[in-house]
Amino acid sequence: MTSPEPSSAGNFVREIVAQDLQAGKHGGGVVTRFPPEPNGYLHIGHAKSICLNFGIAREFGGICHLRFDDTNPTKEEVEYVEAIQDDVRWLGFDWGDKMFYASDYFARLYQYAVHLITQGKAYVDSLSADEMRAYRGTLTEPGKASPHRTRSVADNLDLFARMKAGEFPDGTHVLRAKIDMASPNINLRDPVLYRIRHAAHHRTGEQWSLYPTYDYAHPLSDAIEGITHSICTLEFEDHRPLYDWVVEQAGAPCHPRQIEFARLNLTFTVMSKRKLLELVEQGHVAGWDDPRLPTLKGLRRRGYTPEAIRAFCEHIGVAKRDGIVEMALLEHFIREDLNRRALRVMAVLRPIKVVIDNYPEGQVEQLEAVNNPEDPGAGTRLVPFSRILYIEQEDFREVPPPKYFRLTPGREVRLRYAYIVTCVGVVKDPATGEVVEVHCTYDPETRSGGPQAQRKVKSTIHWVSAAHALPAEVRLYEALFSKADPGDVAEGREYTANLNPHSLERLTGCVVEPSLADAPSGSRYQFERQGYFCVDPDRAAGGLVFNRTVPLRDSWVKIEKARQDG
RNA sequence: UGGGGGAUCGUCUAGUGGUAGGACGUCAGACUCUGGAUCUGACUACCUAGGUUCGAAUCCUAGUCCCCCAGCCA
Repeated sequence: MTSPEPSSAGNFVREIVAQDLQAGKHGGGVVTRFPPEPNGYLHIGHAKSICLNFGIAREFGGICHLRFDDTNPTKEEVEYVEAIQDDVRWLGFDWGDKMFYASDYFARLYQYAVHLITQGKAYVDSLSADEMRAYRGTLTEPGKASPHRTRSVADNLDLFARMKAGEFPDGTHVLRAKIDMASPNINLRDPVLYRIRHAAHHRTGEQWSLYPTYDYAHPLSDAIEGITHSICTLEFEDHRPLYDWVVEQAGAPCHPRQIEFARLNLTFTVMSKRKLLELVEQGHVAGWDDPRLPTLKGLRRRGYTPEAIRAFCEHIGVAKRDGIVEMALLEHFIREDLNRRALRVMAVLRPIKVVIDNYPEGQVEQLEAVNNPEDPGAGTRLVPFSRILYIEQEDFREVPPPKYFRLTPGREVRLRYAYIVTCVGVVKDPATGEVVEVHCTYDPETRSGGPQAQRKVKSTIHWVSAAHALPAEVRLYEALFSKADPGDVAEGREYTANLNPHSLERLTGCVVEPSLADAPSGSRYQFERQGYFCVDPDRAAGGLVFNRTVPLRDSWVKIEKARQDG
């Protein structure tokens, strides 16, 4: 019997946790944490970490803390703190009352530092940043000791206290761990533990004039909270010896185990906070919630569901090798989710007028349409049909290419849920020659459910009755970048050179069926034969606005593309 | 050229000395009142070279390639 487990079932992090648990380490429990720095918005890479941390805690009957790693007041803001909580909750995770801030521990961290100094394990250095860099050595040459490395414990204690008291300007002194200036691991060449920053902190205000660094605050925050497994990304692997050093030398209450995994990369987008910030600040996108961004806020506005994102995170797995996941996989999961749940409606994005010549003028029929063929419980609705309709421009071709099954002069197609119609002529703009109106006749016997309804036609197209149509704006999104790897640029050029100029297309002349009149902001639909769309919050400003979450898979575009490519 | 990691289908990921599997993707077909969904089938992989072994993705040796580290960022 084979059980189709998700590929992440056996990921190495879970294995380590299970082994530790079996070996009775860490007191036999599991406590993880998701530790964002509140200096930006969460993106789908964070979602991977959130799912991992909360998932492992849940799986092993433990808990996961939400902790803001707010040790750098110059970059952090409450705006981000709030947005992050909102995003984690939206994703579907609950930290109960376990929400913390590294800044909660500033006083204890300070005490630990005093202890370190007393033990001769830390000292105040007064080199400038440039000097310190020079003293650090290089990747291949050892560093050398700062002249202040041998300061007495008493002097260190005094200086450190005065740093705290705010006596010195920024950059004049730091507290460094006394480890090994010749270590082949540069992180161990007396790393900085505290730096002076006369800056207002979003939580502690002006209370502190010195702030701990990540390498110091993180392991101790973990230990203070009783974290058992501190899961982080690969670039912190060389920091692990330092993490362990800090925990041991400070005499922390417990020793969490740091485990590193590969961060998520996705094709056709960027994931670094720096680049995301740039895209927002330079106006390449409209904001952190721009639907083209891989931020959770962006994906949400785009119409992604938390369920789809979680399923994606489960299936990409967790490993140590760095790679790049295809955007197609993310799209697969949102399609899968929405196919199951989204109500179907008819919407015409690029309308062309159709007149049913033999349909009685002024007549309106209410036709029954299925809301979701994947879910009979979703019921049916009535859609009005009349003599003048709109169909999609691309559903009519005066001269059809090979394998084109849609409307074309002399050919029959079915109008979804309505009648089989035959194209009998067109009206052209005398100036441009462009077809502006298509004329058809319908066969009354072929109405859905009618005597001739079973007649085979090559295709079924969607439509909206002109008299009943609701106007709408529709925003079509494509990948933000036109290259799978946005960083793949010519020498001297920036990744922004790969921005896709067609990433957003606004269509303003769209028409949708009347059932959408009261569609609430955020609601999701499948526009039949086209894709999944959701109502944008901008609809509040007046008319209906839809975002395309993802198009339906389309074998016709493949045929066309293959033909064009020759 | 110091240190730390990593190499399995196009992509992600299983495998822990015993038939290299799954998912996405791609291609072909069936079905279809969505060219959707669904269903079939096909596709393609162990970085290289040696060695150990009845048997190696897995163990050993030597290479190769990729990623990370010289912030008072995280």
